[in-house]
Amino acid sequence: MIGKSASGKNGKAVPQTRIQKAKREAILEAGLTVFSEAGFRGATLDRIASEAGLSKPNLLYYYPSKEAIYEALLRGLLETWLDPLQAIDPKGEPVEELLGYVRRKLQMSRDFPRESRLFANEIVQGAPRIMPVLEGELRGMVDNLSTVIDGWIAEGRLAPVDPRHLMFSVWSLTQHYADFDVQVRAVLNADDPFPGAETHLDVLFRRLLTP
Amino acid sequence: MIGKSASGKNGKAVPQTRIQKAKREAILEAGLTVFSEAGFRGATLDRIASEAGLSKPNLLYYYPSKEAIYEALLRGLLETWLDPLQAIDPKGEPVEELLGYVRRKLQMSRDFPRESRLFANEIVQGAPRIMPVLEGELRGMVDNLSTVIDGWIAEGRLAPVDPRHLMFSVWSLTQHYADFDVQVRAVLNADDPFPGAETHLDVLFRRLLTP
DNA sequence: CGTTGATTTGACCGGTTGGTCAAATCGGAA
DNA sequence: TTCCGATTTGACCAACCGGTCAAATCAACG
Repeated sequence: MIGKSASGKNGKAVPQTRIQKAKREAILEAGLTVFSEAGFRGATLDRIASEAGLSKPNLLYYYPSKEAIYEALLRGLLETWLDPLQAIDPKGEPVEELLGYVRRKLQMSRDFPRESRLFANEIVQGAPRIMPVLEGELRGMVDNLSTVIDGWIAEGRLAPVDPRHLMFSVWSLTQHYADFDVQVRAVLNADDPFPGAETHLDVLFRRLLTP
Repeated sequence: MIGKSASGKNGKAVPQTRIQKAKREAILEAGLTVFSEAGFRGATLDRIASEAGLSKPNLLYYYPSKEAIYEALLRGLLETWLDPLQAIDPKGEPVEELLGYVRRKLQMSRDFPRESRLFANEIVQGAPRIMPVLEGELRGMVDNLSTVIDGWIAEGRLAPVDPRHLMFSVWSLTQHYADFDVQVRAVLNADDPFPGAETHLDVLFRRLLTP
């Protein structure tokens, strides 16, 4: 929060040596693993440090505190997480646009399960550190998309749905395969859930959204 | 794990005075609140004790360890959680039976959000303590229900769906309103989400399941 | 080689946490 | 009242955890 932040006094990025960049990345990578497995409180600096191949004081040389690592992680995460929403094209074919969004979100659950679980941990425990983002950016984006969807419905190109609950459905159905992975695999007998999930969600949303 | 377990040497319940029963219940109640807010590791005995109106040593007089409280909680929780599944009647009208299940699960999210969040915490973090139940009881019940559903589909009384992914859909869509409550409310501007959720899920599953 | 700043670490600290223990207190039966 | 087991608690402990610090090491450059 003090001098080490990402932008200098003139808005230009603070100079970062190659080694600094590599170490910070290793720390974030290790932090992602540990925080997503154990939550903020369950994670320990010792485990993050050892996972990153550093000593604890060395880790604290790059990030001033446990909080700082966690917050850096959340900040970077949110961009990735909100991206697929931005990619929805108001001028596209409604059903296909939304199905594409579902497919992208499901792929993120497959490819970045740790990120999904980190986010889940934060929200389940009351989102103490990202409430402002939820009420600000996220709500704004959902409000915008809701207008678009309501327009599509009015034009008869989409079956009538509550846009916000539709968003909740997309999020919960796709993220479930990352967040509840162990349960899914226990029920499925350890097969890869994703091929089945993709066809299932395709059917589900096509039936829901086709006028 | 030693003498204080629920069944004596002859299988009969160990005698419990009224005061023991009340105190243990108060501890579980407090534990549910604290564990669901903070996860296993984030919860502290001090907080549970104070929430239950006891001193810490007094709490440990009734349960021998933090683990013991948590496990007692999980054990009791799972019954409640699996009950609505049992209530599905293979002889009933398929679509209505499944919609009833969805409605019961959603009501549980509304009425017992702490239970849902405790469960979510446990699963997200890898289900270290209830894996056996997932692979045993839960999978067995899902296998049975899958047979029933496949039968319904073969009779043409239900649209073709993968029964297991259907289960995942019911769980994720309903539990989302408890587990991600803060996010839902942030997006909806703090209105009560449940009326809207009920009609939305009714439409969603009716469209998915009607042949 | 010597210097200088960046990097790394062992030792340490204060606070918290799960758990123990011996002693005090309570409450009901005789 | 006396007694006895059930209950309650203050004091305490060892382990852990986030974080500090001074000293050591490293790496690049002149």
